[in-house]
Amino acid sequence: MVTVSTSSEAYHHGNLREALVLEGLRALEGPDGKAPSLRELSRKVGVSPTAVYRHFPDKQALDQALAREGLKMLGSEQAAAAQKAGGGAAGFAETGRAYVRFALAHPVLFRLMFTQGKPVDKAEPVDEARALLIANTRALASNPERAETLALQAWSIAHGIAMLMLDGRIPVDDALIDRMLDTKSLFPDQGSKSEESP
Amino acid sequence: MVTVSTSSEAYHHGNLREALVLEGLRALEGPDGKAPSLRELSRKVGVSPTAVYRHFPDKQALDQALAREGLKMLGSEQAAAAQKAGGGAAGFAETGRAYVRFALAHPVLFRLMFTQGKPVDKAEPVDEARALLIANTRALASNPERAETLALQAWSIAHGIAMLMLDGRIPVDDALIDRMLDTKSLFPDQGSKSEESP
DNA sequence: TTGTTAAAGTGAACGGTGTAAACATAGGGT
DNA sequence: ACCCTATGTTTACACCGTTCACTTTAACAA
Repeated sequence: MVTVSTSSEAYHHGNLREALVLEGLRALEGPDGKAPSLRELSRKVGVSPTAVYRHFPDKQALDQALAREGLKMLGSEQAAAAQKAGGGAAGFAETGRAYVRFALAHPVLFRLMFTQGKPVDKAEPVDEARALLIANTRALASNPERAETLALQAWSIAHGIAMLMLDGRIPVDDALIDRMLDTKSLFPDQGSKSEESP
Repeated sequence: MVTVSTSSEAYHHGNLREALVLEGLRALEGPDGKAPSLRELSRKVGVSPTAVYRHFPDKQALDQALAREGLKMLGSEQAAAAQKAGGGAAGFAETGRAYVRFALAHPVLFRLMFTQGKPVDKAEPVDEARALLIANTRALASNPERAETLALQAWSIAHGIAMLMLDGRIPVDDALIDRMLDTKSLFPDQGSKSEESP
């Protein structure tokens, strides 16, 4: 059992690791612009720095755990956004907006999520976002060959917008996001199947 | 006079600062995956760590200098690529490819270039790349309103591809880059003016 | 030539980091 | 009751960015 939150009374003896991840996520939320150090984290949790190494081989491993948590959050937020928009093309578009919104809402986390080195070929265990993306483009593109490219293009433009805004290269502006993510103009070769919700 | 390179015999007494930037750029080229530390840099240049502070107020200032250098390189490479392709729409497309190519060729530098905090409104002094981009979209887009959006979209998709490839999220593959950057399919509302070179 | 002055470089030190090694302390199963 | 294993702690190391007080150097004025 994973006992999702309920932070009190457990980890002085008990579930460190979870406490570390929880505190890590918390520290990443502030717009402090800085990822928390291992020592700072251990301090906040009330434990010696080296205790961390009983649960993670590396600082990097801790970061990866945080990154995985972030990916889960992103995935579920995107799924929720798509569903609320009623699926289909509208849902697809909302998925992109949710992506950028997430990045802007959790800048440090978002950066961390993608900075963690990854082996390209090894499939992600919990990449809900990617699964959703592929499913969406499969449903929208004319031919399945093109669906693959479309998925990567959509991902790239959302990621690019997010990164450039986070880096202060592009003004953070909701209307601008909408204009840039306008799927009608970006990917005009869809449109055959309709997806009205009655 | 700026004495562009000729690294020998000068900086033991003379132009540190330039030596630091030069050595910094060199250190960034290796695929070591890590930006050089201030101390390491000072060691390589044969000077005490604190000497750096006579020329830069901060490590961050040093990094910004390196970033500026990188932006210049990127800009000129893009301009060269566009020119070689004969300008126009073909040149525009080549500009995008050059962007991604640059990122893949200098991963650490590229990351550094964009990680350095930036005030959005303050115009960049030497953003040749951006100027080129805007000029290109102005020439290609149907109306000038749309040109702005087009420019940011093009930038975002190139940046997104670059970042996702650097982060190992997308396989590094030239053919894939070409497919994703295909301007004909991405931005179909151009095509009115022709640009053949005779 | 000499003297003063400001720029440029040095050394030691501080607090911070990630990590290794040796040691301590439970808690649970036989 | 024992020992073993999981989980902590202490100490220590090398590195980092940065500060402070100091020395050296070069240039310019007299």
